[in-house]
Amino acid sequence: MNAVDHMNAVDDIAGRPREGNTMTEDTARLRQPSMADVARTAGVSAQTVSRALRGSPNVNPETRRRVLAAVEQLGYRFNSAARALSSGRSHTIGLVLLASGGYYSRSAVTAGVEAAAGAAGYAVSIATIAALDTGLMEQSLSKLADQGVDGFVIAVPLISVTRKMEDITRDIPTVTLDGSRTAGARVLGIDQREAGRVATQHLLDLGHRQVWHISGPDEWIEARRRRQGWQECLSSAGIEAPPLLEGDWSPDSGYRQGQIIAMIPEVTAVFVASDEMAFGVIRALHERGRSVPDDVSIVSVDDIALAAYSAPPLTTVRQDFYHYGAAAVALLLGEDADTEGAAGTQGDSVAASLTVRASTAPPRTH
Amino acid sequence: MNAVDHMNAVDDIAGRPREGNTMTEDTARLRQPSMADVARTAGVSAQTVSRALRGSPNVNPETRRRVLAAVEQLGYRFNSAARALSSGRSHTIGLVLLASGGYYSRSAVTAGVEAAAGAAGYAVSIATIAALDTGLMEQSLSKLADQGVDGFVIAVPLISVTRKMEDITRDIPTVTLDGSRTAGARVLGIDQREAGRVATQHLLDLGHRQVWHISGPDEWIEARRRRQGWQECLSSAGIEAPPLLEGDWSPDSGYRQGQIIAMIPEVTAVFVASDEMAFGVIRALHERGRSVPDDVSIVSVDDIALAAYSAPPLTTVRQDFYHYGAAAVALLLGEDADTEGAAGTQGDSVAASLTVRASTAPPRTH
DNA sequence: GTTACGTATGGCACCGATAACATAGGCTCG
DNA sequence: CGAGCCTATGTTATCGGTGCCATACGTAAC
Repeated sequence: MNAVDHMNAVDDIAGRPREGNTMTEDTARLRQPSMADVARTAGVSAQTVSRALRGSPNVNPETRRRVLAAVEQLGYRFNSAARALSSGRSHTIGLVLLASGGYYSRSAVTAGVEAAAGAAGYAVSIATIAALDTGLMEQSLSKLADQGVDGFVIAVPLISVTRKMEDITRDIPTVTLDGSRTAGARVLGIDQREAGRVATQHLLDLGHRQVWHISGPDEWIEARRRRQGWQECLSSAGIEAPPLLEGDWSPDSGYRQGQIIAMIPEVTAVFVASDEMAFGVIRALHERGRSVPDDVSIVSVDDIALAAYSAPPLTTVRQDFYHYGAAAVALLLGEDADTEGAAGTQGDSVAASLTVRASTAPPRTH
Repeated sequence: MNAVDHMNAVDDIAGRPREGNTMTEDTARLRQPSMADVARTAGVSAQTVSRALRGSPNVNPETRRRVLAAVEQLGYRFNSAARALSSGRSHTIGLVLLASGGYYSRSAVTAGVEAAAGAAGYAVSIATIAALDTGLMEQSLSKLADQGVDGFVIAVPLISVTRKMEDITRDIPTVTLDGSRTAGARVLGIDQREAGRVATQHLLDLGHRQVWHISGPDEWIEARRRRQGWQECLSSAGIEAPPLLEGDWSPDSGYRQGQIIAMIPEVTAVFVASDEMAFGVIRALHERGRSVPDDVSIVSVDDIALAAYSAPPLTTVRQDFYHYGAAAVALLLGEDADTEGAAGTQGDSVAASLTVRASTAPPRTH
């Protein structure tokens, strides 16, 4: 089917065999040198070249030296398509991202994945899905599967896993970041429940008697877990949780929920599920004349680069997305990192830690 | 050389031939179906299958239908490695990004590139360089070249172009975003000079007699051009430009420069080269008791998602990074977009437009 | 009624590497 | 000293497509 889709694809760039070259070099060099060329130059067989380059133990050091010299001399670079075809591995990792939902995290996770993959000799191919939609998700996975990726890092909270997704992730090793599990996928997760708990506890410790929560969308596992942590923390303090407000991670949704909060005089502390929403919340509160943190304390999650430059600077639970992406790759490549065990237990290779700034304070004492 | 580096790479994932399968299907299906299989099923030759799938005009509609049916039935997907090897095209575009310098733009450009590439049947492989360094840049290009990408989108401001970069970009079609040109590369650019002019003019129009500027780092072409626009605008208004302050795009650098600004009473208007720096500037000003926009007006560039949620909301020159990335791919694929002509002239396919919010106001009248 | 050309299709070599098997010395050990 | 094994290397088949050429048929042109 994807093969069919491809019918309409445009074939354009490349193909014109570099006619623009400075024609100064001998014409024989038009084609990139191949292993056979290296073999000839070094006076060995192509197979030996292959072995030498891949570090096989059974190669005479002297031979290896000759091969490397020939490689250097000819400027040989391996052809990854050929390698992929014959070895069955593409040395490429597919990264699935969600276009909405926090550009900071996306960008940091990407950087982490790419760095770790690159260090291990893997390339990273990306697929972004525009919205949290099962169909789009399937499409992206197929697309990457067609490209022949050796593994997936899925940085999208899979809530409902379809048969097709199962099929694909069963054939190709997969690590899901904070998502739900599929048949074959391993899950790497920050302990989001703990994050929710820490944030909420911080507010209680400051003396607040009640903590409200503006969560992320219910389809997101992160959102659910943070909410869980919030609830658990409140109930273990003997407090009944107030009504839940829900945003969609965008600053704008934070603004809208913030307008509601601003109208409820008794609110003194809010746990907001992301920094970006917190920006919106604070703005709404200010517009209604409620001061942060004097009237209302705000804690959020992420610690994006701008968190320290909010007005007031945000107290927030830090998430190290870069490290997070890198850990996913490590897990995928088998250099084991912590894996999630059962439904709720998860490795905390990437710990959640609270950064206290100025958006939280003890409640006003009348 | 890269071939040599590869010696140390780790080969791990994949390779274990999906032993975890639900063994319910007939054993013959262990291997993915190939074109030959499709050909057999459809009763034609493999060559015809290839033609049918690629949309060759010389295929009988009836035959094509049979082929597509066979594809559907077998769940055939083409093997991209094989295709790349035999056709010499990988259908992959390499995207080079800079880890520092604004995660918003990075993330949006990436999304744009990926969307446009995907629509044209191309995959996107990324390489992030940690800092603006010639060596790292060369490395990234080689890495992608080794992967056999068909084209480059370079979203990094190349200032000094080395021989090696020239070599690579001469062989492989390249589009540079707002960078300097290399031998073979085309350059796509927002008219940054115009952006600088628009921003500065806005402040002058409000009645300010002088406009200060906090620029980005000098190695960045964007930074230079914005500064140029600022200078030109001032000089054509008969104003002598004040001393230049320089940041590094980070909010923190904005904060530091903002502290300086705050100490100079006569400053009433500042053009800050990026939104993220503007956050820092505003914070510094507030801390010193100077109000934005009452005491000092601030205009910046980018219009990131949080720009509307700054306190006060930022007046800023919008850049549509997503569109920008998409346009680069279009240019690369030959569906011509605007190209930069000579040194200074550039296509404005992606226009710069001012979004007026609350960080600018007329100067206080004493 | 040949010639000439366009359309639909098949056959085969080949892209560049790797896996699997084969081979030839050299060494160990009973 | 011959069996058995390890090391270093070569040979061949193969991965799954695509490029190029050949072929067969139908039809328009002279």
